[in-house]
Order: sequence, then C-alpha cells, then structure tokens
Amino acid sequence: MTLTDLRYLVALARERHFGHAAERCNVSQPTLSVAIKKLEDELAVTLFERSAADVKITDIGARIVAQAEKVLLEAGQIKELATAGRDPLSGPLKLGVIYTIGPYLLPHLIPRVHAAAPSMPLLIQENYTARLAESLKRGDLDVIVVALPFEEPGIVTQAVYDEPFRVLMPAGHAWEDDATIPAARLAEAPLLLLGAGNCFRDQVLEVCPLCRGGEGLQRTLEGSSLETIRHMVATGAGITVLPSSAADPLPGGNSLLTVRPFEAPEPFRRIALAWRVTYPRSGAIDVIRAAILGSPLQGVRPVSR
Amino acid sequence: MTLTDLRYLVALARERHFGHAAERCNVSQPTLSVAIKKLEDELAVTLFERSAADVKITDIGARIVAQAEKVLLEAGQIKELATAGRDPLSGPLKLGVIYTIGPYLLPHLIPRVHAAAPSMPLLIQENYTARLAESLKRGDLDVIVVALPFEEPGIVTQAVYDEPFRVLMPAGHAWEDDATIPAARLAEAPLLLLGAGNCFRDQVLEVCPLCRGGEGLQRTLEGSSLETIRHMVATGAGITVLPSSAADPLPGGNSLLTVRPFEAPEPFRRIALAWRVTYPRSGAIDVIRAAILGSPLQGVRPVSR
DNA sequence: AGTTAGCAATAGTGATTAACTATACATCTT
DNA sequence: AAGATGTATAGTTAATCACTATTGCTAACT
Repeated sequence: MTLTDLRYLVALARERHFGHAAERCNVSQPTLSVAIKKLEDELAVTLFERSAADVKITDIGARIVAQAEKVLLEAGQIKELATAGRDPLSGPLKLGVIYTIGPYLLPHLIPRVHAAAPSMPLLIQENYTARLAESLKRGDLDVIVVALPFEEPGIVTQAVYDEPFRVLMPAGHAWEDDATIPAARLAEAPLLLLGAGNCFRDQVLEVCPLCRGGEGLQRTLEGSSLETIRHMVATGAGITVLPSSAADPLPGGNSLLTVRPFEAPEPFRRIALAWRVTYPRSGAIDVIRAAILGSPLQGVRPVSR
Repeated sequence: MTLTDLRYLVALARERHFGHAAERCNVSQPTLSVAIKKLEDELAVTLFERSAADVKITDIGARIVAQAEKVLLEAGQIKELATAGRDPLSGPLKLGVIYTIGPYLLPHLIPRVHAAAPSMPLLIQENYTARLAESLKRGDLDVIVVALPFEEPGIVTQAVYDEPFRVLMPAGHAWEDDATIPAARLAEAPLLLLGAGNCFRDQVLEVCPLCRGGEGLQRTLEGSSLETIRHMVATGAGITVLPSSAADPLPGGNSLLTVRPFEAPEPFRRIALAWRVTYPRSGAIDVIRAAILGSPLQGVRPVSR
C-alpha cells in the first residue's frame, strides 16, 4: 500500500470509471486497474464491484476511501510544513550570549532581528561560554555569541567584531589626566574583576600578567556583573577594565566615571558567532550577524569575513 | 514520498542513529540513509543534523516527523478497516422483498439472521419486483427476494423454495366440500386480485386464463395487500388465491375462512434470491438463504441448489 | 600528532515494482 | 450476431528500492 495507490483509489471512487480515473491520475487504465487489484489483494477486501455498466463502490470500499482521503490530506500537510519550514527565517532561533555582551548587545539586536526576520522569534539565554558551548552541542541552542578563542569539535565560528578594552575609574581619579593607560599600571590599583567562568575575567588578567598572582590588589566579585562592577567603581571601590561597548559613555552618560583607553597596543577581544557545522539555517545566522553589526556598540571594529 | 519513507523517518527520529533505525526497519543502513536524503531533497528541507557524535532532528524535522506519525496512524486505520470489513457478515445488508412475501417471511427471517449474523443488521425495503430490480442494479439494495421468472443483465438468481397456491373462500362457501379446486373454476366466482405491478397478480391470472379478459367476475384492488384481500374474503366479498405461506391456517387461525388446495397439477410460484453478479458478500447471501429455509413458511418446498 | 573506531555517505549491482502498449475478454446494446 | 464499451491480462521497459562493499569524515585514544 503506497500513497500512490491511495490516490488511485480515491480517484476511482470519485470517477467510478477506471479510464477516467486513470486519466485524472495521468496514468494508463491498466496501471490503475492493476494498482486497485493489488490494493484489494493486499487488504483482502473487495473495494469495487466492476460491471460493464459501471463501477460501484462497496460499503467497506467507501469506508476505506474515506480513510484514504484522510491519509492523503495528512500527507499533504507534510509538504505544506516543508514549504513553510523551508525559509530559514521562519521559526524560532535559540540564541546564546555570554554575560559580558548580553546587556549591551541584546537591546539593539532584538528589534533589529525582529525587523529583518519578523517570523523568527529569538529565544535567548545568557550564560558562561562553557555552558553555552554545551547547550550548543546538545542542540539546546542554535547560535551563540562568544569571545574568541573558541574551539570545539563540530562547531564553526565566525568573527564578527573586535572590541578594545578600556580602563574605568572614578571621576577625579589620579590617572584621569592621562590620555591612555599602559596595561602594566593595572597592577598598581585595586582592580575589580568578574568571577571565574567569565571569559572576560581571564582576558583582563592576560592583559595584565602582574595582576595574576592572586596576591595583588585586585578583588574578585563572584556571581557579579559588569554593571555591578561599574557601580562599585563609581563609588570609589576601585578601578576596572571593561570592553568598550560596556565602558564608553553614551550620550548623557555617567559623570561619576572616567573612561580611558589603553596605551597601544590596545588590548581587545574578538567576538564571534558559533554554531554547529551541521546547522542548516545559515540564512538565520547571516541575519544575526548583520543585526549585530548594525547595532551601535561603542568602539567596536567589524571584522570582515 | 512513500509510506515506507515516512516509516524510516519516524524510526530515525526515535533512534537518532541511522544504523539502529535501519535495523528496526529491517533494512540496511545505506537504504535508510538514501531514503532520508531523498525525502529531504523532495521536501527541500533539512530534517536531521548529522554529525559523528549523533543525529539531531531539526525543528522543522520534528514537526514533519509528528505529521508523518499522524499519516502512518491513519494509514494503519485502513488496514484495520479492511480487517473489520473482511467478514461478509459484518456491516448492514440491504434486503429487498416483494410485497406478497414480506409480511409472512420477515417476522421469521429477521430474528434468524440476527442470530446467525449479529453484526449484520438488515435494512429492508418492500416493493414491487420491478422497483426492487432497479434498486438492486443501482446498488441501493444488495439482495432481493422475488418470484421467478426474473431475468436481468448483471443479476444472478438462486431459487430458494416453491410455494403452492391456495384457494381462499369464506367459511361455508359452496366449494367447501371439495377437497381440491380445479383452476378453471376460479372463473366462476368473484375473484379478488392485487393491483397491477404485483407479480403475484399475474401469476394468478396465468393459473386461470379464463379470468384474464378483465370482463369476468374478478375485481382488482389497486394499492391493496394480501392481508386486505383476506379480510375481504372473510366478509364474503369474494374468493381469492393466495400463496400457501399467506393462506394456510396457523394454529389458532381464522375460523371465518376456508382454504383449499388446487387440483393437481398444483400451481405454484418459485421464490428466489437475486443479487448483482459482482456482489462480493456471498457469505451474507448464504446466511439469508439459510434463514429463509429455516423459517416456518406454511406449505413451501425447498429447492435444492 | 598519528591512529583507530564509529558512523554516515557514496558507488555499483541486482531484484523488485510500476509503468507503458497491445490485446484479450466480458457484457450489454443495436 | 456484431459492435461498442470497459476492464483485465500479457509482455516489456524503465524506474525504484535495497543490498554489499567501500569511502570519507569526525572525534576520541594512545
């Protein structure tokens, strides 16, 4: 029993004539005749009474035809589902973002994605890189936004933008008069850091190897966020390093804080998109990338593909 | 897209492993692999993300698998319907009976058929032979009970029983003293007859050619029934001829009436079943025949096949 | 880093199935 | 009895399906 057989069946039930039914199915009369007979043999049931005068459907035949129509209808739905699902910009996209990007990127990203792909709602999760990577591999996420380096088997990455680091200090701080800050000087001040697990913490410590020992002036704020640290800096608890998108003053910014760039070579982080090699909706990824690049993130430099 | 493809699809969705899914479907891994790829090409949609680690279903894939399961379920119903419909004794049987048999046969027939084939309800229609024949050919009836001769293209008949004719007269009638009545004598009395269209009317007139002219003593009762005629005979309106099943006194019969057989050769009618040559439920017909022969019809003689 | 193991995809082949044309057969009609 | 109509069968070809053997890929292991 195949779907083709069922199509022949309902055609014959409608036409009550083998020749006409065959024509409607674009096959020859013997083809349809044999197919119906095969179906009857398989089901061990007489579906039609054939006579010279006409073709009559049996009671059981009528019931089976009705069921066959249901089958064909449901099968047609599969094609419709496929057609609807063919558009990579339709259907929800599960997006993961690291903590140190989310608050600054998402407010811009979400409306832009919605504008570009209105039928692709975003399901967003913020987390540490490691957790995002796991979810991505499991299939719980489709695309993630992380900082490089990021290497995982089965995962491909695409750099999107570079983002310089900045030094954040309370207004009136001693370094305020310097246009740029040498990285080494970070060891001289109480440096507020995110907790372990945040990749940005490690990247900051890489900028300032002297801070690494754990015996310096720096202070780790477990379970905290860049925003919390910024507020602590404003209250004079210390200084910190932020990515430019989080540090650079917006119009009408915070007058309690002073931001200074690093001395060249300016340290920076490279932000990338990552997804499973096998992920089929590359069009959706393109939209995400475009929306990120279209977002007004302070100080970032796009990375050409 | 075939039902087999869909079976492979849902198997793979369940197993998430080509090899295991193939095994469950009793096919080789390449077979299943190719079938899935063919489906994906046909639908122009990626249903699964394949990687060395595992097989992940896409969102659209999951929706299509759910739909495929629905299709397979409905398709399975076809087999169930066929299994249920395979029994010729299941499902209603549309039975037609001529007016001059119905009242005497059906009260016996219906319970017997119900006992022999409880899941075969009878849909009964009483009518003239000509109307029954038309309904039978149209398919509105499945089997009819008629008197022979009955010849129709595409229709087969099977004699069931012979039924002698009787003379019915009011009690105390002049012929009451005769054990048998010669057919010719019918022309001498006021003979009550059914209206045109009833085959029994014609059969009676054949028995008594002298009555035929239309100028004799006989009286036609259009739109009437044998029961009406019997009552009229009881009131002395005339005599009549009845088939034995309608004439012969039942225990506790009518003392106002006298029944006499004809003189040999006894006239009789042959009752038969008729159905379309193409009608597939011959088992149902056998049940009807057996139920008729099992019915206590007065004076009838079974016709061996 | 090279190797191995696991798994899906591909190639190539054989068997089955589905389609065709031509024709036979059955039935009713003229 | 012959013709017309309509379905079934025969015989053939093409397409499809399923198999085995093998390749190619990825990731895990030594």
